[in-house]
Amino acid sequence: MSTPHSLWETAAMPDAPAPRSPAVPDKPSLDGVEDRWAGVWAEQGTYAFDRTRSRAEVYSIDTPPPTVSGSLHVGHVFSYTHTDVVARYQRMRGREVFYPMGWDDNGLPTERRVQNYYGVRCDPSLPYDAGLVPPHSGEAKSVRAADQQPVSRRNFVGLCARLTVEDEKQFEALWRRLGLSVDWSHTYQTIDEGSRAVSQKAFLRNLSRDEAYTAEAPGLWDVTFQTAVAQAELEARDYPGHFHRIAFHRSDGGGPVHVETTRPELVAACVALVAHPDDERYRPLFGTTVTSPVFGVELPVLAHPAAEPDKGAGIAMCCTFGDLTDVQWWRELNLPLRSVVGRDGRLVRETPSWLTAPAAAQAWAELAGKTTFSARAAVVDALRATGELDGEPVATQRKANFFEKGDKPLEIVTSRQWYIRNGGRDVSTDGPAGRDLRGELLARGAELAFHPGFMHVRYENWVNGLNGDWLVSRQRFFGVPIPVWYALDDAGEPDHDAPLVPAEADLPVDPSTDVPAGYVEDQRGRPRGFAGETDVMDTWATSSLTPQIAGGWERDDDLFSRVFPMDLRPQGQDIIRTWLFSTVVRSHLEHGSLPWSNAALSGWILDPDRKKMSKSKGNVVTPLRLLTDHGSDAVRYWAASARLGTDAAFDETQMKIGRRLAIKVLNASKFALSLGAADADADVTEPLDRAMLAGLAGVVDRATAAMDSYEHTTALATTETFFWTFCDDYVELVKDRAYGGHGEQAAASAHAALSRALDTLLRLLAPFLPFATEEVWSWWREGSVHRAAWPQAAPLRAAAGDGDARMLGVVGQALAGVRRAKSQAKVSMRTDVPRAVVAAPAADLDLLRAAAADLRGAGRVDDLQLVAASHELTVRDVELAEVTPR
RNA sequence: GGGCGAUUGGCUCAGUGGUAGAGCGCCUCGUUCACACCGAGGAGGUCACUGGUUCGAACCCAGUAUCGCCCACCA
Repeated sequence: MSTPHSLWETAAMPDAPAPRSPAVPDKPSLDGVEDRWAGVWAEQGTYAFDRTRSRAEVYSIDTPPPTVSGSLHVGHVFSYTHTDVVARYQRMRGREVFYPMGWDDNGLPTERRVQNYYGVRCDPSLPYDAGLVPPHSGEAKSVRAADQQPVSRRNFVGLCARLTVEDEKQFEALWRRLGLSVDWSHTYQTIDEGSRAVSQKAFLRNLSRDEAYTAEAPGLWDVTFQTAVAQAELEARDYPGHFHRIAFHRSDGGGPVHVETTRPELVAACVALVAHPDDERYRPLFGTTVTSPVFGVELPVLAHPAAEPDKGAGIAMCCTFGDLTDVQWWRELNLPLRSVVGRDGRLVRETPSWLTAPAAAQAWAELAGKTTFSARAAVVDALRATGELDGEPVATQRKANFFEKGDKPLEIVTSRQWYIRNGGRDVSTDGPAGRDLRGELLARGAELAFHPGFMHVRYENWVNGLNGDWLVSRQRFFGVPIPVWYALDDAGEPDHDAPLVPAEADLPVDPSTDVPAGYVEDQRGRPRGFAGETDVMDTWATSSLTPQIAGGWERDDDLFSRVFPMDLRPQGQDIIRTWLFSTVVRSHLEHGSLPWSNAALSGWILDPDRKKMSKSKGNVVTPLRLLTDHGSDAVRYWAASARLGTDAAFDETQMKIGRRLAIKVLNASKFALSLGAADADADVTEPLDRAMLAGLAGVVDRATAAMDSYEHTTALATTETFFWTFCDDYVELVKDRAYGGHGEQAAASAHAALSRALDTLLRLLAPFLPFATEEVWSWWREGSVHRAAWPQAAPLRAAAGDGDARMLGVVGQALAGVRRAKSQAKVSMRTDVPRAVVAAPAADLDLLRAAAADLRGAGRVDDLQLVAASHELTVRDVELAEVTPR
């Protein structure tokens, strides 16, 4: 028997020093770790926010509130994991992490769900009914509007709370299982009383500073939801249409003027023809008039530079309103307003006053009350009948603006709306004299650290492309009411210029049921009385205040001063133009600062076929199923493997790798502890041990730098790579020695090194694999690894002394060479090697010599010969012992 | 039309000036001795293309192509 083999035998000797904590299980397992540790963390308040800490000690996170009326999908798990990794890292760095959770139950998705679930609809004109029993209760696909029972807004909000509380429980359970280190005592709902108060208070502050105002103007309108829509909610979609070439008639008796239009139903709304001032074809017509086909209305032909000669016929109908260019012409050319499309998307029933010719009135009778779609066909028939349609309509694919949640193209209608200034209007006309709000907001964007940095460009693109102030009023019933009333004059007309506002102490209010100061309910709607504003605010008008809502603005000044401005806003890249931007606007206006210093943008989850993960697929692959199948650490590993801002493939094999890593952490830790890691405070004296710790110190440096730059993938990859080397090479190399085969002091050195390495690796991995690391931590350490300090390189370097970090790699290479020889000879790795030769450059030879005993032990090499070579390290002449037949 | 990002082995991705990397998959072998939810070893790539800068380019510059996304585009 060779010496190495007898060394091996030594390891198994009963009196070998193998101190094992009784807490280490014989067969470590991930089964049940999620429930067990989530329970312990909740019980011990591991993630409770200590609100006595100063702002400088706090790291605060403006968590995105998920929409509770939907279901959580894989994308949520992905991006929320990114945030949690940051939270856990900052906590270990010693920051007190403020990590609240909100639920978004304000807005259309919840409104629809409450309607269908309870069979009700919100009617703010109704009084509150304390004893309301909804018609039914349970999931329903949809309940016809006629079958919905109208209820007061307060009742509706109450039902919303009742419904969403169940969703919130499920969401919370999922988040706990995923291991989010949220402080669950800090939660909010975007429609709850506190949020409504914050939302209204911020609005009133805007109003008092002339940052919010009301105005009557043409704007985009959704005919399905019958509400105005903001620029940020637009979506351009392909929409099939036809070019119609139609004839206008010159008043001077000249030939027809042909115009191409995709919206012939708006001929009656036409107020002028417009061509480019330099367009030779139409220059002679400028200043003359034409009459419209079918309706015979006399219209001017005008010049405007926004007309594009190469579009259509080069001369356009300006209608009030077909598109935003029409609005521009209407404004700049001082044209009359001739609206024909009502708020319901149908042509008005009354014959418009400008259609004076009897034939025109007759033609209108065919159109009155029709949808724009049907009216189009009717107008085309009329044009065909009068011979004013030139040729047949030609199919075209055009782009039309849609409300992102709507399915009909938006119309432009004139209405009174509320706006908050966001720099979207011309500087010269924008608010308080001379204020360059757009410039200020661009400066805020430059001040904000975007992760990844290129996301900043999207912010700039958006701000530079704004074409109007932020429209915040919505003609909906569910939402946070705009908190104003209007005094009515003798004729019962409201005074919109001097709205009546509530006292801040009375917030939240509902103007449809509450009464302004100095009035009584009897005066509602009466001359010299008052009228409550019926509009509600855009959901973003509330969501843009999540830092204030979560941080206790004006409710808990002490808390607010410790968390605001916050450190981090994590969110999706798709809502930079909405959530991120609007939050910056509100904070800039109210606080004169950014709402947070960092914005972390997560990417999309893509199907294997590289398409954005669809809702339907998201429902098939439920987060819970993933957590059940693979374990939370494994799913987190997959999520954490994707960089911020980068789309990631939905890839369950990546989760399997994560699971393997988590299991390896358990097994390797158990083994390291059995080798003596648990009871070691000796000096690290052996060269290989010192080398390993020197390498680990470098890992700590790199991982820390990466985490500080919000590059968690680099930190994970660096740690993971080292961890596998630690397991596969280092632990194998020191096994014999740790068991005592090379003497007591050599063993003690191994124990100390194993102890420090394990301790450090668990900390480095804790943000990514919170369950496996906590499990191991509990075997031999006090408290939670998640409240332990992030490792530092300096103590490791001190322990490593003169250790050369390259040594582990070089020795590992030699060990791999011996393994390769065994593998190629198709023999067991435990085959004894009477003799082997390692040829290496002089520098490597020194390293090999210092660790020769460890290498011989791990390779089971008896006679290890080290010879000089000029090039890379090679292992040759490996003699293999006879394999003893079993 | 403007902009941003991507393009590296079959797959998923690292790698930002100095001899092409990892994991998965694949192939071979091993394993009652921490780990079969395992281990060891191996094969596999002219780094999308074209030009330029440089002693040297996956990396820097210019351009092209393809893919994804954002914005604009309703006559």
